[in-house]
Amino acid sequence: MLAAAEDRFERVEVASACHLVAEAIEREILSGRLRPGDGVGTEAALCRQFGVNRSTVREAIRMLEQGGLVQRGGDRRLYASLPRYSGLSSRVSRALILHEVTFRELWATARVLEIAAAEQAAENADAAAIDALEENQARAEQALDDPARLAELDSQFHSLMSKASRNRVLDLAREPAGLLFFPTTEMICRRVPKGAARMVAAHRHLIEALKARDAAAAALWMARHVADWRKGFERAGRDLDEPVERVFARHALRAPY
Amino acid sequence: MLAAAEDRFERVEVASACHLVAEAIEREILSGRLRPGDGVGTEAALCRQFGVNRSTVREAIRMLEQGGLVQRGGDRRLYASLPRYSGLSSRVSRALILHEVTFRELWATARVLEIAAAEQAAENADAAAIDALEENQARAEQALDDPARLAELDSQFHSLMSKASRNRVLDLAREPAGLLFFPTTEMICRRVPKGAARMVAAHRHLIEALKARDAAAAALWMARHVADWRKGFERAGRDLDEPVERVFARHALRAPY
DNA sequence: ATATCCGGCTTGTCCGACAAACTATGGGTG
DNA sequence: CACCCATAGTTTGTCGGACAAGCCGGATAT
Repeated sequence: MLAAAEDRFERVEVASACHLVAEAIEREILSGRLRPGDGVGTEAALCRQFGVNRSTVREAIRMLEQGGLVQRGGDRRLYASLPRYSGLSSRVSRALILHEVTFRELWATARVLEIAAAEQAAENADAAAIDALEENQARAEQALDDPARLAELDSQFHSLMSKASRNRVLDLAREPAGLLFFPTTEMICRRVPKGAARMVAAHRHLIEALKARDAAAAALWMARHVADWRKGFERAGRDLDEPVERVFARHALRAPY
Repeated sequence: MLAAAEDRFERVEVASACHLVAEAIEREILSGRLRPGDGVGTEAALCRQFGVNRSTVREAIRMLEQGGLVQRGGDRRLYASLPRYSGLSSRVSRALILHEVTFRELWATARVLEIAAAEQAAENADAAAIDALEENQARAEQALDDPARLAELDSQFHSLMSKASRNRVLDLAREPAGLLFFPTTEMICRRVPKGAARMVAAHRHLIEALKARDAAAAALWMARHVADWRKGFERAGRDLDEPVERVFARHALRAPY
C-alpha cells in the first residue's frame, strides 16, 4: 500500500544479455568504429568475444537486423549497414495504420511536406532528377485509362520529386505519409472522371516549374495538385475523418528491410 | 557465365522459419485479430502452434519486439502493442545521423514541419494542451541562464506544440527532425547572448496565437523562431552544411522501445 | 484471518547437435 | 601451365533438452 505511493526510485534497468550484446554492437556502429559494409564477424566469433551462447548472440542479431543496423550479405555473412529508408518508412506507415489516424491528419501533413518537396526540388533538382520525372510523366500519359498503373506512377512521381529536393530529411519525413496517401489515387481516378487528366496536367506544370527553377510556381502547382486530391476524395464519397484503413497495410507490409 | 547474363527470374524469397513465424504474428496484429493489449501466448504455446523450436520462436519475438508490435508486460508475458512513436522517432533519428545529413537539410525540413505544427495547433489546441505549454513557458522563464535546461524545455515546447496540433501524422513526421534539431539550442544559447530571451519571447507569442486561434500569427512567429535558430547557429560559428554529428547519437540511442 | 512456504509455470540463458549452403583447397586433366 | 572438379571445412538455421531465477497461486502454519 505504501510502496506505490512514493516514486523515489526510477525503475531499475535490468538488461538481459542479448540486449547488452545488441547495444554493444549498436554502439560500435553508431560511433563509427564499425562502418557500413564492414563485416561484423561470425556468430561463433561474437560468442567468444561476448562470452555468451550462440542463441543469445542470434537474438541480438535479430534485433539489430530489424533496426537495419546489420544485414546478411548474399553470402549470409553479417555486415554493418545503413538503415534503409524504405524499411523505416514502411514501419512508420504501419504504426500510423495501427493508431488509426484519419485521412484528414494524413492530408494536412502530406500537404505541407509535398509542397516543401516541390519548392526544394525547384531549387535543387539536377538534370538526372528531372529526366526521371519526365520519364515518369511520359509513362503516365500512356496510362491515362489505367487507374492502378496511374496510381503507382503518381506515387512514384512524388517520390522522385522528393528525391529531387536533395533533402534526405524531408524525403524520409515525407515517405510514410506518401505511402498511405497515394494508394487512394487509384480509387479517386476510378470514381472521378477528370481526375487522371488533372493529375497529369499538374505533374506537367510541376516539371516545368522545376526546369525554370521557379520554387513559387512549384509550390503553387503542388498545392493545387494536393487540393485536387482532397476534392476527388470527397467527390468519391469518402469522409476525411475516416481512419486510414487496414487495407493499406499491404503497402506497408512490404520490404521489412 | 550464362546464368548471370539473364535475369528472367526474381530472386526466390527463401524465408527462414523465424521470419515466417514473425510474419504470421505480425499479420495477426495488423489485421486486427490480435488487438493491442491482447496476450500473444507463452513461448511454449507458440512452439506448439507453429511446430518450431523455442529458439526459433524467440528470434521471431525479438524481431517483433524491435518493431514495437509486441511487448513484454511487467509480468514478462508477451502482449500485442501499438508501436510507440518515441521508439520510431529515435530509430529514424539514428538513421539520419548514420546517413550524415546536414544541418541545412534538417533546418529546411524542421522549418516547414514546425510552422505546420504551429498553424494546426492554433486551429486544434484544447485547453489542456495550452496549459501544458504555459507550464513549460513558466519553467523556461525561470531558467533563462541555464542553457542546458532551456534547451530541454525548448525541445519539450515544440513537442507539446506538435501534440497540440492533434495531428498524429504531423507529430510523428516532426519528431525525428526535432530530436536532432533542438539539442543544438543549448550550444546557441551559450554562444549567443540574447538567444535565450528571444526564444522565450517567441514562445510567448506562439502561446498567445494559440489562445487567439490565430493560425497566421502562429505560423509567423514560428517562422521567426526557426529563422532565429538559424541565425544563432551561424553566429555561433557553425556551418549549415556540416553533417549532423555523431555526438547527437546519445539522444537517439535512448528508448529503443 | 493472516502470514508463510512450496510447487508449478514462464522466461532467459546455456549446451550440444545436425543438415544445408557456401568456401576454399587440393588434385587430376587437357 | 591453366582449368575443372571433388572433397573437407566453415557458417548458418534449426532442433532438442537442460537449468536457474522470478512470479503466481494454492496449501499450510500460526
